[in-house]
Parts: sequence; structure tokens; C-alpha cells
Amino acid sequence: MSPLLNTPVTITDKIFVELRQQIVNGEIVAGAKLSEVELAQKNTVSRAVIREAINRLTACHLVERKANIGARVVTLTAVGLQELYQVREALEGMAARLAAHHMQDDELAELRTLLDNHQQQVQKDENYYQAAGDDDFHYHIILGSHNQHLITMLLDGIYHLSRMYRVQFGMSGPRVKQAFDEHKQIVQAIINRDPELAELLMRRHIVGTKNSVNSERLDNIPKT
Amino acid sequence: MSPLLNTPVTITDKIFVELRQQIVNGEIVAGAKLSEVELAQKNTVSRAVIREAINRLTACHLVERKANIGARVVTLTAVGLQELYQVREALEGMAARLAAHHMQDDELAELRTLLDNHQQQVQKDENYYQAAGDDDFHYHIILGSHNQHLITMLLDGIYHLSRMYRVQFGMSGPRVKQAFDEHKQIVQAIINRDPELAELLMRRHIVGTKNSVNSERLDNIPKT
DNA sequence: AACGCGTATATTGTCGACATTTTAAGCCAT
DNA sequence: ATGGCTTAAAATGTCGACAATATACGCGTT
Repeated sequence: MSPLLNTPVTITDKIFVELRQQIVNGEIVAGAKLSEVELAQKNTVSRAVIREAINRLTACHLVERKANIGARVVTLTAVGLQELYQVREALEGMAARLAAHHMQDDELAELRTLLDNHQQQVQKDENYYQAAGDDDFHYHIILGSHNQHLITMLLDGIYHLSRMYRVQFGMSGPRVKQAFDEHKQIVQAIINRDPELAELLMRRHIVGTKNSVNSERLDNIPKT
Repeated sequence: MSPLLNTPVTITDKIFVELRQQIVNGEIVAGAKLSEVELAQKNTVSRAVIREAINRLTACHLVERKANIGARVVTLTAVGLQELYQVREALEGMAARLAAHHMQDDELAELRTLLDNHQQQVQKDENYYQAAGDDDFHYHIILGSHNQHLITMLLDGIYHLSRMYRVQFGMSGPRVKQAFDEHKQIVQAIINRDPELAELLMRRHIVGTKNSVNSERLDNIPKT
């Protein structure tokens, strides 16, 4: 199982991870064209490697490719962000529901420890939280669903695009404390083995995040 | 926009579509190894073409690839089917919700026409319905969501795997009439612009289909 | 006879070159 | 000057060959 592909075995894996990070961080700017020859020279690898890496990025929805024309980094738009949150609402809501069914006791213990750590972080340094804490939380819930399709779609597919929006628009926001409380409620529902409540709360949590983002920084997004 | 890629422009497109169909129909049996050289010879194309096609199939969750070892067609299992339906429940439920928001009048008219045709088919030949009618219905709802991510994930990603299960296990079942009635209810909710009811009904519809399948043919599925 | 080691074979990963398509430039005609 | 056609350049698509890795076989040892 290699959801995040932390141990790249082949050269293509390595290039893929590097390009993905550069795209998410905006080092390769949104909307930019990905020239195969240029990237091949810059990374000192064959075009075949670049091609395969680009194909994987396409599967992650980070890149769009047109036949005989080329590949471009996706452009970040207001509606795109909206649509992404809608998909997350559906999938992560289901993940929370399934987590309430399937999470083992040791997983729950881990989740609790995670929350405790986050609580301390929230009281000290608010910035840390949104950066890593939120991701960690959702990450655990997703894995807790024990649904391989769900896990793959979210972690390999949508996760990085989500981070790309967050990084490039610098969403941190005043929702830190509230989001943490919502996390606590979700965990409680899971511990209580209440799938429907867990799903409901997770969906509200994501919708809340979406709305807070929309009212904050939406104007910075370039025209469609 | 090429959700189904009906007009393959490049050779790789053509091979990809062909392989996908062969896999869905079971001509390439589930669990089989996909040898690159063998497929290259058999189709009179380069290995590069085969490789790229296999990569796309991997993105569709029809094939699993391990580095330095090779690619195998996914194996169909009872839990895999269960998980697939859970993902569909989440995504198509959201699609129905969004369709109630965003479907235009002309799209609704099309949907109504579709239902009328299906009604006639149901009264005559029950087999036809599950074969094409159900797919058509869900297809329209998904497109009606007007959410590009949702559309891509479902039509490019999950749709074919769903069909693979259905084709290879020959699910037709006695739910034909009931499923049609459920479709009618969903459409009515969409026409009434009632997103929550539309989502609720769609989720019930999919859960119902899942349960009817599970009690029918689940035994035919080979061991995990 | 069974186990482990080393070699041979087959398969995947990577590379450079050719073919085809798109894009850009230049020229001619109006 | 502008518009369209022809041609040159660059990019993607496809190919065959080499390199690296995994699998299979055979041998020797216990």
C-alpha cells in the first residue's frame, strides 16, 4: 500500500513526486505548460519518464493533457474549488460513516492521541494547526473507513489538489478553534459507533470550511 | 470533454478503449497478468503504447500495477463490490443533489423523455432495462450535476468498474420494476428542485441495488 | 529428498531517434 | 496593411534497443 508513495522505487516515481510537490507549492505555476523536452533536460531524464509522470499527474487531476497539444497545470478557479469541496463533502462524509463502523480500538486510540496533540498546538501556535493538523485528522478518518476505493480516490486523487488550493491561496483563517471543536465532535460520534451522526458532522465540517474560505479569499482567484 | 472517449484520436486512445472493453467484458479475465510484450505483439503496436494504455487503465481502477513486476487485471471480490457501491452511494447521491440545483430545463426534458422510453421498455422486455436503461439514467443524473470533478471521477473512474462487476456476474435481477419506480421518484424530486430528497432517494436506490445484488449472486464470486 | 545459492531467462524500466501533428513564420495576393 | 496559403520549426506520438530488476532453473550441499 503506497497512498503517498513515500518510498519511490523507480525514477518515474521520484520525478512524479517531485513534480507533484512543485505543482502543489506553486513552484510550477498554475496554468503553466509542461514541456516534455524541457522537463526532461532540466531533470536529466528521458522524455519517457516525464511522460509517464505527467500521465500520473493527470490522473490526480493536477494536470490536464490534450492529445497532440500538451499538458498544462490545472488552473485554480472559484468554481473549481467549490466543486472540489462538494466531492470532498460526499466522499469524506461517507468515510466518517464507515469509520464509525470499521475503526478498530487501536485506531481510535491513535485518533484520540492525535486530537490531544492538536489541542496543545491550537493553544500555542494557531498556524500549525491548519497546516498539518487538519490534514492529519482527515487522513486518519479516511484510512479508518477501511474502504480501499475511498482511500485511493481521496489520498491519491483529491488530497493533493486540495492542498494546492490551500497552499496557493494561503487559507488559514479564523476557523482554527471551531474546526478543532468540530473534529472533537466527529471523533466522539465515531467512538459512539454512530455512523449517521459521524457523516452528518463531517459534512457540516467540510461545508463550514468551504463557506469560510469562500467569504475570505475568493477574490484573489484569477478569472475563469 | 471526452468522458467516454468515443473518438479516439491517438493509437494509445484506441488501444486503451479496446483493452478496457475486453477487460469489462471478461475477454481478458479478471486477475490476469497483462504482459507488455505479448499485448504489443498481439495488437501490432509498440510497447510504449501498451504501457501508456495500461497506466490509464490503472487510473480507472481496472488494473493494478506493481513496480518492476507488472500489471494485473483487478480481481473481483465481494468486499470490492461492497466498497464500490459505497463510493457510488456517496458520489451519485451528491450528483443527484447537485442535479436538483443545476439541471437546466432542456436537460430535464431530456431526462423525462428517457424515462418514458424506459417505461415502454420495462413493459416489453425486462432484460433491456438493466442492460442500458439504468446506466443511461445514472449517466444523465451525473452529467446534470454540472460538477466536473464528480463527472470525471464517476464516468472515467468508477463507471467501467461497475459495469465490469455487472457484466461478469450477470446481475439483472427482479428489481427492474422497482428500480424504475425509484428512478421516477428521483426525477420528480429533481424537477421539484428538492436537493435533499433527491440525494436521499438516490442513496436509497443505490443501497437497494447493492443489497439485492448481495443476496443474489454473491456466492459466485471467487475467494478473496 | 529438501534447502540454499548462483546463474540464465524473461519482464519491466529507461533511453535516444524517427514519425506525425501542431504551431509559427514568411510570402504572396488582394 | 490584411488575409490566406506555403513552408519551416517545435512539440507530441510512436518506435526499437539497451539497462536494471525480478523470476525460474539447475546445481551442489546437507
